[in-house]
Amino acid sequence: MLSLTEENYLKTIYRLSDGGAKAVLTNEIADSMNTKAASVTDMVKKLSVKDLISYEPYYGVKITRLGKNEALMVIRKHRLWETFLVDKLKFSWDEVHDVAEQLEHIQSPLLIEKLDEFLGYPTADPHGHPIPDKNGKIQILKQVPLSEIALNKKAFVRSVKDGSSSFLQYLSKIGIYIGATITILERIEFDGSLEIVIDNKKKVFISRDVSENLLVTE
Amino acid sequence: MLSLTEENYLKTIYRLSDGGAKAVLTNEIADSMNTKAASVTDMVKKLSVKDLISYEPYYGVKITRLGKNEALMVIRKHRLWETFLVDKLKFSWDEVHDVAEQLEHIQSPLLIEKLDEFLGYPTADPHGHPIPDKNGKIQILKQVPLSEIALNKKAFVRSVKDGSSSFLQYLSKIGIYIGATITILERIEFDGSLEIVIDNKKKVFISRDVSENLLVTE
DNA sequence: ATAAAAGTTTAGGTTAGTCTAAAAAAATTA
DNA sequence: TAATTTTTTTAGACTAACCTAAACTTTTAT
Repeated sequence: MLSLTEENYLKTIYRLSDGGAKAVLTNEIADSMNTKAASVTDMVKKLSVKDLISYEPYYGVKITRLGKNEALMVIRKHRLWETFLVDKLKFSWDEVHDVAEQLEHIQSPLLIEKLDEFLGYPTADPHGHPIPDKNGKIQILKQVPLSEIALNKKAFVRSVKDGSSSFLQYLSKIGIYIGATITILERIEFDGSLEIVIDNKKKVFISRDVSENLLVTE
Repeated sequence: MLSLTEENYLKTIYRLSDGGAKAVLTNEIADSMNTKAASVTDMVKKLSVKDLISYEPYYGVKITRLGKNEALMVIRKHRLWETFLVDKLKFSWDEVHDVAEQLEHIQSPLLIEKLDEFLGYPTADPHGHPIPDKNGKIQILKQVPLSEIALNKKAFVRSVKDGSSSFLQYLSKIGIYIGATITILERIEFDGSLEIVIDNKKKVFISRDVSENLLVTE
């Protein structure tokens, strides 16, 4: 069984490597975890012996299939707990992270099974991030333009079709960001513009063009 | 803030001292925690410096007001989590202890506040043990062993003295649970065993040992 | 009352995880 | 290509929590 620290390293390496795609450097890990490169080198050797990562001195680390699975299980637990905190205990988005960071290390497969069931087998956490299933499978959600979403349905902003900086600046100005939740309140027939609510808080109008360039998942 | 280990020591000392009433010896702590006397001595010095216990070499330790409060907060968390596991996640009695043992160390006052509210401010956990409130106050219930209850008097099962999972499994097998109503129909002189009726429905025989380990209120 | 037994503490060592400072390797620049 | 800078690793130390073995108190028994 992995220690809390080992789990945190794996989770970080998984994230920094874009899910295992690329190698990660010692200093990246150190910066990301607020620790020192020397400490990372030590841990990386340890994880390497356990075959959770492969490590070539001076060239960085790659996560193995085994390590990837462990990382996914920690992420699964984190996201299930976040869902619990928001949906059941009425935490707000910004309060959940630190607590979930602790809860994700509780060791009990039965607990996670039952929590998953209690929450109704959610596929995404409150930030819209997908929750890996018990086999580590992540449901790839089809991204569609916001314009195709039905009224009053929650949608999570995933990406933009047109990545021009003026568009991005406009989005951030009105409070839209990757991960934001959007619900369409009304479609204006006249010009296809939408009245939407962002993060259950802020109501704004956006044009049809904007809604066709925002890619979301349900 | 206390470490996980410090919390566990305090909890054990609180329990062994009957809630702070009497002093506890090094070896008692060591036995109870499956550790060695030398390790206990080390920790006891540490807790003493933090004014959580008072420690006189060779004469044992007494828990201070401060230490008692810390212990009560850990117990509060443990029992709230056990209640959550049984009431919400449908764990059975005997499955909850190890998980609650981990969950009790999560640090977040807000989490415990919200969990308490979510559970409807329970005053006792699924084993019938009282849950300290956020100020550390415990509601005192006058509990007596079932063996001391008169014939044909209704009694409510509140807790068990011996919480071993084999005992809990046995109880649930014969249909006894916290909150059950029990009436003694007959005392068998020969061995002190009892014929009882559970919830005015099911008649069973239980040994003297069992009746002495079942704590009830009238 | 004193010797043996029981219990407790001290001394010294281990492991996991961390750190700083110095050495070594790789990358960059002149 | 050689020198300098950056990055990484090694070396050596620290802390928390644990251990064993030896020394020291206290208790018990003869």
